[in-house]
Amino acid sequence: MQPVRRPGGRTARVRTAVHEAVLDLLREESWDDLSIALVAERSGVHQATIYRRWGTLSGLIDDMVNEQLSQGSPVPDTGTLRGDLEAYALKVADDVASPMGALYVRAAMVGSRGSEGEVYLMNRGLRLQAMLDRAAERGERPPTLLELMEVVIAPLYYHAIFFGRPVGPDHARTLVDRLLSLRGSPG
Amino acid sequence: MQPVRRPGGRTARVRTAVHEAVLDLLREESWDDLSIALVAERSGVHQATIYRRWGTLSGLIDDMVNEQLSQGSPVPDTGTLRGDLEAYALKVADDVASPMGALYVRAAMVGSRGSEGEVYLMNRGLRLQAMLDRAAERGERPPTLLELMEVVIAPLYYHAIFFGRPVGPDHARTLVDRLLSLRGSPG
DNA sequence: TAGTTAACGCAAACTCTCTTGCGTTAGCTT
DNA sequence: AAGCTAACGCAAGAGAGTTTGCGTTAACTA
Repeated sequence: MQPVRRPGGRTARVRTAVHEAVLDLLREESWDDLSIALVAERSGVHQATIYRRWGTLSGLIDDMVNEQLSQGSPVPDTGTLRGDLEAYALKVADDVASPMGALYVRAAMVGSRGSEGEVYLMNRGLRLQAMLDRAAERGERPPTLLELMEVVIAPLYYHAIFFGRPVGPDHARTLVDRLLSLRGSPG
Repeated sequence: MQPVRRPGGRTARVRTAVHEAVLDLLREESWDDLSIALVAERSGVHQATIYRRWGTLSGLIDDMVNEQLSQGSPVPDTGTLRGDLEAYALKVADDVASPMGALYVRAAMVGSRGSEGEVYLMNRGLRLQAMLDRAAERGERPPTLLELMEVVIAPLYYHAIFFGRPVGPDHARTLVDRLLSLRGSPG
């Protein structure tokens, strides 16, 4: 007989308090200084509670990433391929600059997350593919999903990681232009 | 009066032993399990020595990254733009799959390294720019440095981080093709 | 080659992270 | 509304991580 879980009320409050404390601290302190002790102090949740629920900092961060991913932010549907791509590029550029974006990249790097991350990646891939399919049905000539990831998304991440700042809206549009001109001028 | 440093002989041996132990461990253990105690045991260097010289794991990793970066691996010079780009892309694809590559990305993310990292990035940028300039002098029509980074290098990193595996030689060449076709067919 | 002392090995002491038992609070069920 | 117990707070204790003093080794200098 498994114990009956109680996800509501207090438990949920504790969880969001801890999550927000982590994001707060990442905005102020360096990554190395982040510790469970600090998170406990900032959130007002006792250390023992954090250790019992998440075990380690990595476990806590995995939980945050998985929650964020499970939100399943919708893919844009503006009516035109260019509109969809630009909206999506701007959103990614924004996301990757946030502390959550850094957490996401780190989680991908250490690779200790469970299968949820991969499930999410597949789901997001499917949604993006659907976005491209809609364009094809309208008679546009969309790129492949791989091209979208390589030509637009990868540079967005690269800038954020190595240049320490996200790309601006103009540059994001430049990336979309580049993607759309891959096939040459549309017939 | 500052103490006279002794970088040679034993000190250098200890340093390389510790560095190699870290790379060894990263090939086997997960990132989270890495600890100074493990590094000491594997390298045969006493814990106290590691603490005295590097202080923390992050400090040690910064030292490794900085040493690697200061090596200044030469940029290819094959005689043709395509040859240079393909050679460079293959090398980056290889590097990014190694433990050192992961350390490098992590160091860039945590951003705690000193100015050496930025100095290196500038130096590498200058060398790559020189590579592109050579092509221009030969009458070829090279891309800009930014285009090279975005179209070729960024996807290489993206694949390694999010797909968990580096791109193969064929795909690396595809990226170079894409870069070279940016300007349309050369006149 | 001999002297000086930086760098290392060792071990004890110390600090902090993490675990665990127990009493209290508050979801969830009936 | 009352009972049951998951989830939390608290504090003591175990354990791992880090520091420090001292003797030894071995670079560097003269």
